[in-house]
Amino acid sequence: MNFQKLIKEFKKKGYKLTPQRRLILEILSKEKHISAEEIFERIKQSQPNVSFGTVYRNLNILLELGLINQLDFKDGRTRFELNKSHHHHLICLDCGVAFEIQVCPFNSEIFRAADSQDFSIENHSFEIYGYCRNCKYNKTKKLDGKEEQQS
Amino acid sequence: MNFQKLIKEFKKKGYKLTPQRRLILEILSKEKHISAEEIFERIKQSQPNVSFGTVYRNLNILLELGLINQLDFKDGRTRFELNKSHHHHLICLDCGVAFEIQVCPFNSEIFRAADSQDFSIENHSFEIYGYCRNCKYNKTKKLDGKEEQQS
DNA sequence: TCTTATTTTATAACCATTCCTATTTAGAAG
DNA sequence: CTTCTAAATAGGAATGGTTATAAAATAAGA
Ligand SMILES: [Mn+2]
Ligand SMILES: [Mn+2]
Ligand SMILES: [Zn+2]
Ligand SMILES: [Zn+2]
Repeated sequence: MNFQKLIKEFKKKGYKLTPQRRLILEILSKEKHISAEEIFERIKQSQPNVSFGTVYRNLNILLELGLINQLDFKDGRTRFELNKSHHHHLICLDCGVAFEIQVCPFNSEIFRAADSQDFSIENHSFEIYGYCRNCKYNKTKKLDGKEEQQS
Repeated sequence: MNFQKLIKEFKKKGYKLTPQRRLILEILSKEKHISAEEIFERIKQSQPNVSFGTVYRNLNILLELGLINQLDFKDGRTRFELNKSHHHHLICLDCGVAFEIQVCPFNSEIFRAADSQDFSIENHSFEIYGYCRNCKYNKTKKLDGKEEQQS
């Protein structure tokens, strides 16, 4: 789903295409894993009077339309990305970097478990938390430092 | 890990055992998927002057010690449960009920994906969102109602 | 162009969680 | 049992992400 297609999809649902909305879609097309505040800051560059309400309201509309997904990087702010191909993430608990992994672990065994409860699946989240190469390295260095202080 | 063992583990780490802490552990031993506010309300029954700060501070300590886990039911509040056997959840987006499923989809393919990024795994979340039998039924009824109004 | 329902702005409110600090206390030591 | 003190709590204020409100602006169809 490219930018033009997104616009079309959005208008087809009966929503008006405002400059603010065009910008939100444009920003989401360019950057993945972006927070509401980051979107807000970027829109301000060309629309200085934009309000946070506009950003959140439209993100919620895009969520309802299923055009974007919501992610939890465990850093206190929700992140958003265009709903392109289904994937999951390796998320660094230190620096917040997120690697995308294309392998999805959802399998028939899981499906049967849900089915046995007569549970109707809408979506699933699978996120792996840990430390990226850099932060793992820095962590080790910091621990070494502590040990040196103690001795 | 039963209640007595929890207490022991907690003291072994050098923390003082206050009545508030004993209660928090007792409540967590009895109820799973409980929010900070629910814990707060229950403690108030025997310790009317307990503060929210105490609840949150101790939940964070228990998280650090790895004695409890944090869950996101997408209802705006964090939930907690004792770190017993590893499991995942089917979470109803309407009523918030959570069914536990014992099957974990983490596999060697995922592990290799992380390894190829030199990513050090701490933990993972896998939650399935949807509608339980009751809410699915109520949803259908509501939709039928709408259709009748339109005609 | 005119009209109107939709959208935005600006600001206040909300609410889960964290922070601050004076006071209290668990547990160690005597 | 009493004393001592580092650790913990109570009470309340602050924070920060998100949502609600209502007056003003505007997209888009007639
Ligand atoms: Mn992604
Ligand atoms: Mn559980
Ligand atoms: Zn998946
Ligand atoms: Zn698992």
